[in-house]
Amino acid sequence: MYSELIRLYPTMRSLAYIQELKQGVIIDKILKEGDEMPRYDFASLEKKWRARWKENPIQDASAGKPKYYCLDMFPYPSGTALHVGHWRGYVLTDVLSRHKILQGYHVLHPMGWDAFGLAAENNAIKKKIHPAISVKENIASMKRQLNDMSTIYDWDFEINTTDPAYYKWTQWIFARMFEKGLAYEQEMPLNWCPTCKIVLANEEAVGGVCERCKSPATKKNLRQWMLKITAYGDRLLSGLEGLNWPEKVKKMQSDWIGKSHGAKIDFAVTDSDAKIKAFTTRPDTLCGATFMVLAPEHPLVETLTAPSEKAAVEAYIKQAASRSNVDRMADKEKTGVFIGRYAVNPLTKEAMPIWVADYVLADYGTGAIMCVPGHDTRDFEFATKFGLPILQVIAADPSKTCETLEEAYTGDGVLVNSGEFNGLSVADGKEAIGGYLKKNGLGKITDNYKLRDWVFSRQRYWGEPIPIIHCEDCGPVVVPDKDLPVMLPQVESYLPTDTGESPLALVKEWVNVPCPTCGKPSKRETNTMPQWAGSSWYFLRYPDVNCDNALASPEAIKDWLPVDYYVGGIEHAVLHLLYARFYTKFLFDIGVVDFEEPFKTLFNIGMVNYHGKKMAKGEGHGVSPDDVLPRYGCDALRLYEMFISPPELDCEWDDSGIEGVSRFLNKLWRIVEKDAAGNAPATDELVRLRHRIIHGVTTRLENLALNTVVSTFMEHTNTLQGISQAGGIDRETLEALAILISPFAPHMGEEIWERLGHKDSVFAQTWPSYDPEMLKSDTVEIAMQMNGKLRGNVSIPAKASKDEAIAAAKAALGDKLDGVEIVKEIYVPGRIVNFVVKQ
RNA sequence: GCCCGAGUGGCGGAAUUGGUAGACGCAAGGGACUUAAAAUCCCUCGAAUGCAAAUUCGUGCCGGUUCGAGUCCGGCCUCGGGCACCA
Repeated sequence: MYSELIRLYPTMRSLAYIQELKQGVIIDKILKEGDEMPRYDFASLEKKWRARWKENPIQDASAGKPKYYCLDMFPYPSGTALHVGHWRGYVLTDVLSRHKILQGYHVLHPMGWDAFGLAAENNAIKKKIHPAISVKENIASMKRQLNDMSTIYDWDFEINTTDPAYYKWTQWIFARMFEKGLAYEQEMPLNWCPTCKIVLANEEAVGGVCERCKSPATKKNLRQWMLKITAYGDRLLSGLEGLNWPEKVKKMQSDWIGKSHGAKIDFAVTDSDAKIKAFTTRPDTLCGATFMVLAPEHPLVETLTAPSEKAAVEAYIKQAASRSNVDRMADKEKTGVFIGRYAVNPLTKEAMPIWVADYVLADYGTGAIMCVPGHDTRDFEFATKFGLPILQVIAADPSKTCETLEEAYTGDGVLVNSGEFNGLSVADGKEAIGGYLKKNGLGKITDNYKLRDWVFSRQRYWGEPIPIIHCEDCGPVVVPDKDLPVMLPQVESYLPTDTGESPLALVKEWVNVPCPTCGKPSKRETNTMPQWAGSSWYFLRYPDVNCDNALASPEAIKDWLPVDYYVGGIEHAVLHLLYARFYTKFLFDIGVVDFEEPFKTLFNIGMVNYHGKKMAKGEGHGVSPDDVLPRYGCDALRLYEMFISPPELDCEWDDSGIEGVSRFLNKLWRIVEKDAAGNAPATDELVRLRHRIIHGVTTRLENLALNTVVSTFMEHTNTLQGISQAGGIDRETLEALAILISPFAPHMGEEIWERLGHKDSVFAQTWPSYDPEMLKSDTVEIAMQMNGKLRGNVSIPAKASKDEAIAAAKAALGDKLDGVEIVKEIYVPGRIVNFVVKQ
């Protein structure tokens, strides 16, 4: 009995009160009220419809339907549960997918697991459960949650990046890149904790301190696999143009690629054969270059440093290396040392002292710069501090060249103090000096990119093995396709090793294999791939997850790709989206796909904050849908996720906000309970209202103003409630409502549809259309203004002419117009009459 | 420092893109029903003045364009996010 009550009154706050009730009288009363005041019984209806959908999926894949591929970024199962912040994106694509189904599309809306990587491994280490097992557990738990939300993911299209049948193709792509020369080995400095003796990811070395033991991190040079993403820099940039993506994401990507045009100049070094190459975007200022600076890591520092300066330079380099990049960059005061050698300015032939300073970055440009203190702020600071000559070579007004500059002049102007180039504009000077350098073999005109090649190996266990075998004679040899996948061996200990090698290096029977080319005893590559490897191409696999002779069949790729609609958080604006684009372009080049851009439309879903802070997985700062669903139900949570704020903006989760949508659902439910079985006439008022509802919901849904779609439902339901109580709601209006609400509240939609006597699913229906004529009314309320100030409203016929409208307004304003002179009359049809008057 | 966003009631937000600012909802207060609670329904809810009708002010700040500005332009301020000694 009590459980029956609780079922009927799920939002009742004082369940304890019911349980305490002793007298049958009161219980009878509650039940009687229950009859008068029916509530939407979401718990049993969710159960009913979920079972029904399982038996008869809402989508039939009948031929000829246009295809639509809608995708959210797949989660990584590093924790056991998703929070309501995750749901926002999942609900969004679910709503859009259901809407597309109702528009007659065949929709692919799949889900999968990005399950390799550091987060999953660290989670496993923390819980002392092997990652293979903890990942499996986490996936099961998240999958259960997704089903509780009645999302329409088709689990026949599930992906798991840790499945050998999947990572076979992750390795296959790497093998192709290796063959094309896009994968290569290089020594790279990595974060290293000398205490824990492990390689640290940037995330684990924030502030230059090891996350585990808090001791300062250092650098350690290790051989790494690199991917030559820079070879695609230009295409990654130009490909952005045609994309239907938020402008800010395109901007972030193009900034990240950071193409700039300039000159790479060779500077001769006195008493040496060495040349220092330096890139500059300002070759026009070359005559003002008075010194050079090398990054501490620059290879020429060691060979060029004069014996007298060796000690000081070495000390400086050591100090620079011991500090994290972040610290080095945070310096307000510039530091550096002179290495005791000079380069030669190719134009002025003046000697340029060579310095080493850590404000120059080793991995941008050539790691060396020519310094023009007169026209570069940082060079100016450096020159001022160390007393280096500052020369003006650009002047806004050539007649006003001063002896000493107060600060670097970075504006436009003409060249001065530049010999034969004097008088040229900055733009012409770039051209002329660039041309001179090229002609005389002193340098070349070139583009430079901020984009760097991608460090593609990890010294960790939980990732795809890199399919390479190292042979003493043949060098690195790619594993033949027939031997893919290279299985990740099962191991007891998966902790990082103290040599900086991957734990796989300890698995001797796995490491030692014959060379595929010559048969000589060789060793497998023991580094694994980064988590990005699996997530850079997963969207290609979804349409054909069981394909075993290709990453997906050409037919499936042709049918479904590229992705029509892609949803993900702004935090992926650069890395994930750039890597996925790079992979796609590469696969286009080798003929696997016939398009270059993977995602036609991108939508950035905003973050959900809680008490002003980002909801975070591991830290227990979040709201679990598991706590919300039993109390309010799936339909209410779905609606609230959409109602809370415009989907592209960050928002704040409000625990009581969901009350509003829950009340709305109950209100709609009471109307249905009362009118579904009846046959109320479709009055003119109801017909017009129906068209207005369809119009409001449809246009707002298409504009992705989903929060206002929910408002529209609420607003009109309030009106319908009044009409229902006065007479009743006609069948056709209720049917339209059932279809319109079904993408948002699918259980409610189906139940209304069934109560109206239908045997088929609401999702087998067609999205209703509206007649624009029916949106118009006979009369219209317009505002009356005098000099732009509101002076009242008047109702006029909708078809009224300007003269009629003005006459009506004059009559309505009456004596307010006495004694004033009307200078001008303005009429905005259907909106406003404004009299410009003189008192 | 640079590049993006965003500033509207106690709160989340709306405003057909230059045309009645505050839709819809939350929270709050009052009332009806009830022995009571829950649910439901009704009313109030930007500020000031006023018995009232009404009037004035009000979309971060200052100015401008316009019959009319939350919306457009110029100059600031604040808060987010991103990049960061990028040559």
